[in-house]
Amino acid sequence: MSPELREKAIREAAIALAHESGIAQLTVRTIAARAGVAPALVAHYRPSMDAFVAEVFGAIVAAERDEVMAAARMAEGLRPRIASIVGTLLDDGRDDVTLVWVQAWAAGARNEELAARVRHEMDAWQHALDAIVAEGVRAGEITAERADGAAWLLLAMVDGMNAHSLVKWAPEDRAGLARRALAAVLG
Amino acid sequence: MSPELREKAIREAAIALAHESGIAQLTVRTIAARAGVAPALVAHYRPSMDAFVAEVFGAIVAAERDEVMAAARMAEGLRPRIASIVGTLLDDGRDDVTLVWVQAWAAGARNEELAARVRHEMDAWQHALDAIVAEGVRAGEITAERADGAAWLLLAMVDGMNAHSLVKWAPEDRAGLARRALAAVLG
DNA sequence: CCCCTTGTTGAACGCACGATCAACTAGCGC
DNA sequence: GCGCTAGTTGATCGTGCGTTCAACAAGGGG
Repeated sequence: MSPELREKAIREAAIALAHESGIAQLTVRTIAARAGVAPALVAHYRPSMDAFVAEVFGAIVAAERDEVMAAARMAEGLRPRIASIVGTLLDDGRDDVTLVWVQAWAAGARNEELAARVRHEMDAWQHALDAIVAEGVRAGEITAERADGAAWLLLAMVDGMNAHSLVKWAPEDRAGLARRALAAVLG
Repeated sequence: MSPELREKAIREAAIALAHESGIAQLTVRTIAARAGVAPALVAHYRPSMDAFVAEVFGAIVAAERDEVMAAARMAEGLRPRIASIVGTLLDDGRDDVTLVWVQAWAAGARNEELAARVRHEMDAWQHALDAIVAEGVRAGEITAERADGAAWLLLAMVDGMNAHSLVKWAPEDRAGLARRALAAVLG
């Protein structure tokens, strides 16, 4: 197999594995088994596992963000878009990506390379949300001062809720609660 | 040394270690080294490491909760109390307990014994906060319907913010942002 | 047709993990 | 002072980790 294809296969095996079991399960051996390849070949294409883990994390959360933001932009107006984002992020069955995020925060406390990648992806989230809010301000749907901090609140609330859901601790209708809280802040 | 004292020493060594490096660093060997004891002795007093980790997690977060709630009850009135809780929980220098929480959520996704303990401690948080809110409702400081979900919102927001802080991703004055969000919800 | 490049492998190293168990030792009761 | 109980230890097992490297195999260029 050509190096490009083999690299792609290994990368996709790692991404699939991280979706199933989290980035903590990413080891040379598990990735190799998943790709149907000898462990040494994984190490050959990715000499540093730490860097590979950071790469897989980035790929997964970037794909998630693109998907969520694309769905949000199908809606018209600030509040429907925010409702869409909250609804999608809090949808059940997203535990796979949540586990990746929570493991990344935990591991990032002691792994600066991964932490830098996490900050980068969180900045991208913040900017994407700020862009949505800024459009609402321009359209006169909300005042700039009320909008300040809304993106950050959304991220903190959703991330906290999802972290809780990893141990199956959640109120009924958490999406409704989150929407009510955001509505109160946005006015 | 008597079994009771030895057990206490090992337990406290584990708790100190978890404060410094998180519960992921709790191994038979690291705890033994910290307690100045042979690894086998740790295994002797705590035959299952999974159970020991859950126990240490519970001890750490229960102590934190008692401390935070005691400080809150020094204040008078619903809003000052909530401001106290938010301020304490979002104070810098709490990364040690935050790391314990985030690692527990991550590990709890694949370790049901720990997950059960996490749920138990989160229930205790929820009940403690609900009690504060209920006092505010009784005192007429707030209507019952407005108060509904406030405890949960506070937990989700604070936990999300603290998770973010593990990779040093935080806005300036996050406590102020959190207080504003809660004020908007409480009316 | 042979060789040589290149993708790939198996084996090994050193380390760390939880768990187990026979052997040691200190101190108390007799 | 002797012996037994009970706390403690060192050694070891099996497993899994990242990393390294000599050796294998396949396929195209000369």
